[in-house]
Amino acid sequence: MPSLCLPYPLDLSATLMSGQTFCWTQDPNDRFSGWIDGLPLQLHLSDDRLHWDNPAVGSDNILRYFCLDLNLPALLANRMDDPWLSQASQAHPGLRPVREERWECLVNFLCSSLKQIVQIRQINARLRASFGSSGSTFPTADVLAEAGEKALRTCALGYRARHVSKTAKLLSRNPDLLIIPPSLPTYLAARHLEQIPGVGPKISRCVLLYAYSRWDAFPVDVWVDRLVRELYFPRRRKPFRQQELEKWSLEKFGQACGLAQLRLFHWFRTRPDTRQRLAKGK
DNA sequence: TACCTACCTGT
DNA sequence: CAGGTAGGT
Repeated sequence: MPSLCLPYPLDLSATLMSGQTFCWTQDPNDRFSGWIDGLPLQLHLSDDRLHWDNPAVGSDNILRYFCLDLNLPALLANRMDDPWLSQASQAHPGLRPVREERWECLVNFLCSSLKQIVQIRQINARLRASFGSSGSTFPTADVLAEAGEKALRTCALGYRARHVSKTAKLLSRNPDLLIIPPSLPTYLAARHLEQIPGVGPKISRCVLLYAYSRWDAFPVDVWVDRLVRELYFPRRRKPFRQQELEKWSLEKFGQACGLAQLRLFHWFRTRPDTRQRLAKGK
């Protein structure tokens, strides 16, 4: 079984199961089954090493997927005067950004509106089972375009099927749409992605953060809005506009604000405080 | 510009 | 009711 020595701590559960990627399942022994670069594999951690069971997957694929070339603490080091970011970072030191496959990431988030993480995972699994080729690889744009909206609805996509279908057709005609020059500023990259049906400000930034390694992409959803208001603007009642928070985040956390968001978000959602209030219904 | 609503399905 | 977007006023 291949393995590699980890240059940074890696928390597989936090990284794979908390809303960046949706193709993984976790078994009771903390083994994680999923796909990297279209290849199926199972991952597990032992003795500070990461092991996987598919020899066809190389170390380079793994390193790339978990962005293990990235010195995460260094990128946010000069922002640790912020007590919340500091606390969130200490709580989950092994939470890492991933580099998801672009097309899959786009479809995942097209399916994400008004859905819980678990449900998005189910949709991902159903799309693989119904339309993926051998080994349940994630279906290509061509295949989903061919399938059509009606067939997609059988995977419990609901009204999201319309967008996925239209997007699949668009992308199958023009695959280059997902190519974005690294030199293009993130706000323009977002604008580019927002030409795709069903892609608005939230999804464009998620895709840029989780598939394009744009660390300055700052997705704003209802949770991020709640988080920022509760922690940083406790008196404020009305929700922020996406643009306001984007501007604020860049000033607050700098070019790595997306990574700050990743950490704050995960910590906020999993801390006992939030869980309690969630259980009480508010 | 700033709200308002329809859109599917599962917990 | 829920981790949004598009199309309307």
